[in-house]
Amino acid sequence: MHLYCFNMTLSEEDYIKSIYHLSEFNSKSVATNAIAEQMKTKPSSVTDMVKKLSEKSLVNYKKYQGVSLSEKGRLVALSIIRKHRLWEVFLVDKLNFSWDEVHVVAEQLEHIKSDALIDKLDAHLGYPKVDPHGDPIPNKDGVFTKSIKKLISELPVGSQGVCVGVNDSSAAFLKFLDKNKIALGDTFKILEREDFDGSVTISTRAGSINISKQIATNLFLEIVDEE
Amino acid sequence: MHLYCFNMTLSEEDYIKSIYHLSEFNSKSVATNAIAEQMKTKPSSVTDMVKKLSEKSLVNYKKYQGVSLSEKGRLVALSIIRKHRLWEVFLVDKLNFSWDEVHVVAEQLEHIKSDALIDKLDAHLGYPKVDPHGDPIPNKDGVFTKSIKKLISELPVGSQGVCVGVNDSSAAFLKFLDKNKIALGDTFKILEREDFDGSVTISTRAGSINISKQIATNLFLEIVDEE
DNA sequence: ATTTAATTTTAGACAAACCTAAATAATTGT
DNA sequence: ACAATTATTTAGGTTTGTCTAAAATTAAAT
Ligand SMILES: [Mn+2]
Ligand SMILES: [Mn+2]
Ligand SMILES: [Mn+2]
Ligand SMILES: [Mn+2]
Repeated sequence: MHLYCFNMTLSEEDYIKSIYHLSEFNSKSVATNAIAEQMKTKPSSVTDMVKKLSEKSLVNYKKYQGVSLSEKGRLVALSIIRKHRLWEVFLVDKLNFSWDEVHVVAEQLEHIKSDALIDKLDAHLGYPKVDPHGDPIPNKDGVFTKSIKKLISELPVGSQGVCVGVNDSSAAFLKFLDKNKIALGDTFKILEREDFDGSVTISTRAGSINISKQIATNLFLEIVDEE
Repeated sequence: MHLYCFNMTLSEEDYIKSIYHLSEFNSKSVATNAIAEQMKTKPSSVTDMVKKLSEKSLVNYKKYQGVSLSEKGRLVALSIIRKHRLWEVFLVDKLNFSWDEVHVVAEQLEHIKSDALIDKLDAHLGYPKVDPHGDPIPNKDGVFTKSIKKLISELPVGSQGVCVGVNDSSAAFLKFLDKNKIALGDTFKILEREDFDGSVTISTRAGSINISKQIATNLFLEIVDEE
């Protein structure tokens, strides 16, 4: 697989990644305009590139019918995503970046071409399974455990996951999270839910705390499916 | 200074770095052909690029008169070299690469654009002063201490010193050194020089070995004792 | 079922970075 | 000094990835 990646340009890699993300959840073919919007380019440019990727058997493409990744293309996408997420872990864990600063830098680092580098980085980081945003990191062969992002209010008691985002990004809410030692990347377990007010007891590293229904409807957990 | 770096292409950065290295020791203007050879491109391509760099005030250029870096260009070069060498330290110290493997990877990493990244990397590495090949790492402002090192080929018989750097950082050369158990930090003494081929016999911890003139012109010693 | 609107593709052009071949300037040898 | 050699630049062309404007196709509305 790595053989195919080596003669890919930065632009080709970005298109492949874009197509992957656009078809990540709805597995239909992706529209030209959708790619153009994501890539911040024009539909005509997308058509040109898609033809080229089709030529290289990285995508399935028929005029006016949209585009989808081939198996080869999917593996290329996953190898780029692997690199992106490993670099994000590095930036947060080793260089003390905060979770919201790493994406733009990782967008550059993901294009560095060296299998040895990525293998050694993976080892250096202790073979992490998820990135700082709770997204799963594919292994060398593109295999990863699918994860689902859900609000705490929507999850059953017993669920466990990594806190990956907020619905309400107001300063007041973020301050509340800080005060209760809740940070993105923390792992929580839902211990109990009160029927009468919808409040939820969750376990954190610091201990267990009770959060109101309003809080529970504003915190996303990334559930790591272990099977 | 960093302001100017941001709209530079990868290719422009490589040319600037190339011109810097070609005028590092002989501070005269650099020839078009010399750049072409270093960049593995054609003289006509160099002329095109040099015009563009001149337009951007990164080099001083007059037709047929060669080219030299402007102060602005010199600072750009040093910021790239800083990044290159910091990444090399990272690869060796943190990821356990060997010193002969890091150059090619650093050639890619040096182009990543993020001041925060390089500052945090510098801190993470403990503000190293030299890279794995003994070359000095410029600080944020392009200041660095020029080391007082000499090539074995330029030293008289009887000289003794610590191996602190290489002139040729090609993987082939560094591999040769490894094979002969020559590493940075080792102490050598120059025992004998053959007039007819310029080869030199040096004593190492492992014993005494004879190195060719070509090797002798590529190994730097920091002199301890000169007789 | 047509007409209208939105989407997608084609045609033609442009900038960046490279090339070959030819012209021009600088250097060298005698 | 002047011819020969070498170095450098110009002219014209290619590839990659982008663009605008116009044509073709598909989808939506009446
Ligand atoms: Mn990201
Ligand atoms: Mn991420
Ligand atoms: Mn190097
Ligand atoms: Mn180095």
